[in-house]
Amino acid sequence: MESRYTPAAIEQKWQQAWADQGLDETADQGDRPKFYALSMFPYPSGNLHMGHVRNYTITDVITRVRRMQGFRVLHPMGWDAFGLPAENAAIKQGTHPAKWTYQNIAQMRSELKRLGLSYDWRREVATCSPDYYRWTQWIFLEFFNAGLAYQKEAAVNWDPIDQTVLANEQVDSEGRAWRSGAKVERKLLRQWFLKITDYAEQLLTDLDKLTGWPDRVKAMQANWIGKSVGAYLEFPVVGMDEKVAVFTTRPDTVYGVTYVVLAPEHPLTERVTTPDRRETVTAFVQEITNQSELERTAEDKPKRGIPTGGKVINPFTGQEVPIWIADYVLYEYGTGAVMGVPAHDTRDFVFAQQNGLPIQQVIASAEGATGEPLTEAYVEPGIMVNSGEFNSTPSIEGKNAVIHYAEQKGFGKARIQYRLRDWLISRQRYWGVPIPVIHCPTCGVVPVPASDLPVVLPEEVDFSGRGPSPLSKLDAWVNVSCPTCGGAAKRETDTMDTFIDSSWYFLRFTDAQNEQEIFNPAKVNGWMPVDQYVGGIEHAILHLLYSRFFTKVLRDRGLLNFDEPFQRLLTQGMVQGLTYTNPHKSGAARFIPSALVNPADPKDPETGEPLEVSFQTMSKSKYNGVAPQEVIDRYGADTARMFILFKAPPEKDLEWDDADVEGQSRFLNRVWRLVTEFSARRSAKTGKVDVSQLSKPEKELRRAIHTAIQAVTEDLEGEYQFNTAVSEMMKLSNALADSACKDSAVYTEGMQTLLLLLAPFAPHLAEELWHLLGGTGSIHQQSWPIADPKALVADEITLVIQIMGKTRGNIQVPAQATKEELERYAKESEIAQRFISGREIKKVIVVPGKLVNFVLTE
RNA sequence: GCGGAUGUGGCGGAAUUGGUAUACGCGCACGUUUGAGGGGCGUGUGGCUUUGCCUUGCGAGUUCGAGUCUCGCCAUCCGCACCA
Repeated sequence: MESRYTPAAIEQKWQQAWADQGLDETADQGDRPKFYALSMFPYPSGNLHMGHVRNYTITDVITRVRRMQGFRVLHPMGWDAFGLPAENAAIKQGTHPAKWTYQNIAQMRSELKRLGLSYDWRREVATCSPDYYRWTQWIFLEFFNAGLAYQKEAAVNWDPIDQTVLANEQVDSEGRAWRSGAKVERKLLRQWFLKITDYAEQLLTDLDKLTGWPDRVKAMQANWIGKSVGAYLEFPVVGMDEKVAVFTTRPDTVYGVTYVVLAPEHPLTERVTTPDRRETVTAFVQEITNQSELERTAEDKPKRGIPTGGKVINPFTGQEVPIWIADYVLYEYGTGAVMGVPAHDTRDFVFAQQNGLPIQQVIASAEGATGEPLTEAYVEPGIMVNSGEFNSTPSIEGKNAVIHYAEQKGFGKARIQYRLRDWLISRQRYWGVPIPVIHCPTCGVVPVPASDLPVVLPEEVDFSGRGPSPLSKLDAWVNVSCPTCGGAAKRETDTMDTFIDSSWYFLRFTDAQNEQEIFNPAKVNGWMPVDQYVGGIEHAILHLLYSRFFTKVLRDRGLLNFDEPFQRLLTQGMVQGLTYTNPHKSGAARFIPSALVNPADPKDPETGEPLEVSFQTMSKSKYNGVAPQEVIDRYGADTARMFILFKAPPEKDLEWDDADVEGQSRFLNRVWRLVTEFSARRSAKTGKVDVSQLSKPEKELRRAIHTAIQAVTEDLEGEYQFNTAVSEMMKLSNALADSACKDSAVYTEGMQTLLLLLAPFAPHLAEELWHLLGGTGSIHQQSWPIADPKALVADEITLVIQIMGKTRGNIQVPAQATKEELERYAKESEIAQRFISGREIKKVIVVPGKLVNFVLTE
């Protein structure tokens, strides 16, 4: 009696059984080689979305395959649980951030479990738990002791109404605060930084070691680090004992300097300004510094600048040139000042033209200077002219020659400049890791002794959302005695950027329950690096760069013995949903929920206007999301997993399509019927396959079986191609359904193979059917099948016949035919005869196993 | 502007790395099963001016042979961007 496929019952049953057996728990030691598979852990925002499902399914398949292949696989899960949304929920709804967060974690954990993901839950971590953030604080102290954590004044976005610092993302393009709507001010505050710039060069050069990372991600990181090689040059200020220092990548153009420009906030600005210019300059500086960074760096904005009245001497020429200030010079980059060479820099050219500054050509193209005035900047390499003793030097060589000259004369030197800036980690927020530091009036900044960790986040705080950080208002918590001198002191009330929490969580998973130390050295060095990391492209820069930085610092502190945390990285594409938009409307009203739309005739339910249909990244505001729980309710987790893997290659965006989900469900139902019908028949031989006694259909089926093994295995090694792996299983399923030898032992082999290949993808269905076929133990503890090379060899092959490179047909020939025989078969074939007739064969190309190509005379 | 990718049927996408382009699936069409079905089974499905010809964004090249290699364009997407 054949039963129906009921995913809900099967999935629940096996999830319970696996949990009871501890099937997914990983041993820290053993003879088998290790494999660490990791998905980027989620922020517990409330519910799982399809992006999570995709991410975790990919890693789960990798985990299950590697286990069957004999690896000891670490596959953990945790929660990136500190952050703003929890605090905002507290402000809005009055729920404590901890309560809100832990509720969400419980909800999302149960949703994860429904997907049948094989996590070792004993290793679960939440970054907001004192057991975890105690070690985050400990790491901070490591950085502090290494001189890599320091305080400095920094310009921040200050909301004057809410009295708080805001992240750049919380300020809109008009420079207004997201919640209060107040115009954000630039304010200098004392903030904590991590010295990531000390590691700029290593973070850049070690990108070459990351052979398993996408080029795109590596390029983005290199870009972000932004290394420039050039020169540091000093221009003495006329009439003062001061110098304007600049950084340039074009020292070869230094004879063409016709002005220098300071950033408005440059400390020299005030001193070099002449009395007659003071008023104008002050007003200009005021105006510029009040602009937010966003306004200031806005696109298409004309460059604005004014002269200060001051002058510098170009030490190369002895010429005096004016000092300007302008908004396009950034104080944060380089020296905060630039030399203006309008003839050979497009930006300088525009600025000089606007402001009537002279343009002096010092690089000529290979043909030489024309003598004509330039109509645009000449930025190509060329020959140095009007450059004193460097005349006729090629500009590329000139760079070093000029630097060498400057070094000898003492007004400059070679310099490498990075765009990367130190990492500002202070947050004036409650829901984060307290920075473990005490400010003492006598001893200064005193780190909290490691033995006093964790500095626990107090629970009773004010969440009005107004005024300074909730922590700074808690006198009982703030006032402490100094650990060094015992005098009255105050705690640091800032918390850390949550990116710190996620910069080391992958290390903690290797020893999550250790209460004595951050991790056991043998365990962390044994498991790390992560063999396969999977997550969204949105973390291409920050999270991945910070994690690399942490790894290198901890290595230098003697805590780790590897350089890079993530061996291979897979950046999975977004999940997109069917999106209905009304082009006549704007804003949120533009998106129409699909529940209100007839797919056959998409019209706006209110106005009747025709709608545009597209696929866009799923989001609440677009009403195009599909809830994972609903899909599981309807089709089961196995179908959801199969669909998401089959629909698109993992790194590409995936268009969610209900019809394709149906198709996937059909496939699993087909497998179900195939196996249950076979099992009900019971006439099939189950013994070992005798390969010497196979009939032709048996040989063919066996070839299909082993071709599938080989293809699926290849798709799961090297580049992951889950989509084609699934299609290979479909082919095998089709071959079994069409087979003419359903009572043969080969057929039984085929059934078992199909289930083994399917096990990592549809773990519940495979387990159920495995047991139905009389399998012992869990299918997930079986060995991954290995293709028999002999089974792959066919008796006959299809030989393609080409005439002049054009395919004209094919014939069946014995597989073991020699080159000469192949040529003879081809020549004698009806196809070749027809096309060759009467013409002369100039050349014959024989590719064994593939084709014969006849080249004829014209 | 700099950097990274992508371009193949009505759609999602394959192609053993230079050897039968369009596997697998969706959709569609026809047939069939059934009392009925968003079900099962079967067949077909790149285009055209169909003895055959054309087709992997466009144009050249290398080769017996190019989706794949080389060069030049075009288009789209993403990241960074007044970085000196």
